[in-house]
Amino acid sequence: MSRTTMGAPNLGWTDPECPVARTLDLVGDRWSLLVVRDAMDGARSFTEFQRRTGIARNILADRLRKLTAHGLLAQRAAPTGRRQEYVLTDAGRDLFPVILTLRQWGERHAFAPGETHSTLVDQHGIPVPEIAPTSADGTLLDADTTHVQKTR
Amino acid sequence: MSRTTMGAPNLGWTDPECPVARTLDLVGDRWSLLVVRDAMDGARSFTEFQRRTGIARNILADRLRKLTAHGLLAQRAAPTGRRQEYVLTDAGRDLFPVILTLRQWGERHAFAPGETHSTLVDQHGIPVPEIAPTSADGTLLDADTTHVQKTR
DNA sequence: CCGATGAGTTGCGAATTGAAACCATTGTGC
DNA sequence: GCACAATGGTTTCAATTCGCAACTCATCGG
Repeated sequence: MSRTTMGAPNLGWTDPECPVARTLDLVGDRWSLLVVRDAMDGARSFTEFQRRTGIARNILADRLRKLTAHGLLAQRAAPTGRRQEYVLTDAGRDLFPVILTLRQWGERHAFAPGETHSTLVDQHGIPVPEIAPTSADGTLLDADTTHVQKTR
Repeated sequence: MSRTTMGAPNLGWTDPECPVARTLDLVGDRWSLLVVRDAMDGARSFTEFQRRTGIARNILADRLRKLTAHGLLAQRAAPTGRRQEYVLTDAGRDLFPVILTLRQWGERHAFAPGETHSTLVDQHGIPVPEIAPTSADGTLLDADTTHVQKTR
């Protein structure tokens, strides 16, 4: 036993119908998405995650365990040396749009007008355009023009 | 004074350069985004938020206070009666892409193959298409084809 | 005026965090 | 081959935060 009884999200209890709630059950805490962000940005080792995020080591160990358990991260032998390293799985990499929209919201609303911040750019160094949700026919969508359809 | 000393996110300290971190400082806890989700889905009153999310009342009071303080929600007099109600500000509504990508990730990865879940549809009842980040020239982008450019 | 709601607040025990110290393995320079 | 540093965690313990239930104040509906 002795899994250290340390849990992040309570895990499995919020409105089980809603995909948003399900996702937040997995990554809806202060750190998980920052870990994923750093993994996308090249972090692989425990120490590297710790250094980049500044998260407490015990919490980091717990989050890495959890993200791995839920299939967002995987551990594999590092190419060089025989230490283990953490890499994003397909599901983990698929959080890219989530991180991107969080980033873009932050750029729009969490910085003072002239304040500088890092930017996301593509291979050519060109800034990534802002994401705009559209319907099948191409019109812009927002909270007012959409609604949740309960499964029946 | 006595602001009840109840805080959600520690507020203001993670890598202040990164927009993702800034955003998560505001809404990166277990509940804030669910409150926003419900606000987008029509919730306006304390009780309604409480009923939909199942969140503890003291925590809800704290989150509403915080979201309001940070300008994601605003309180205004309800059209009927003279009770107050909470409504999303422009910044709050602008979290739509975040909620949407969380939802779409959940639909792809947090449900067993045949399992049912609610769906987001537009005015015509047509399901909202999946968001795909693209670069300026239209190619698909992901974690491998983009990188953060540090501000210098 | 009376009971029912709505909107929070308060008190508390339980669970989660964070900081720092500690430890067992590799790695490494010499 | 060895002393020494770095890695990857674990343990401990105090400080926060959470969740629950009970309680308070309006206001509402008759």
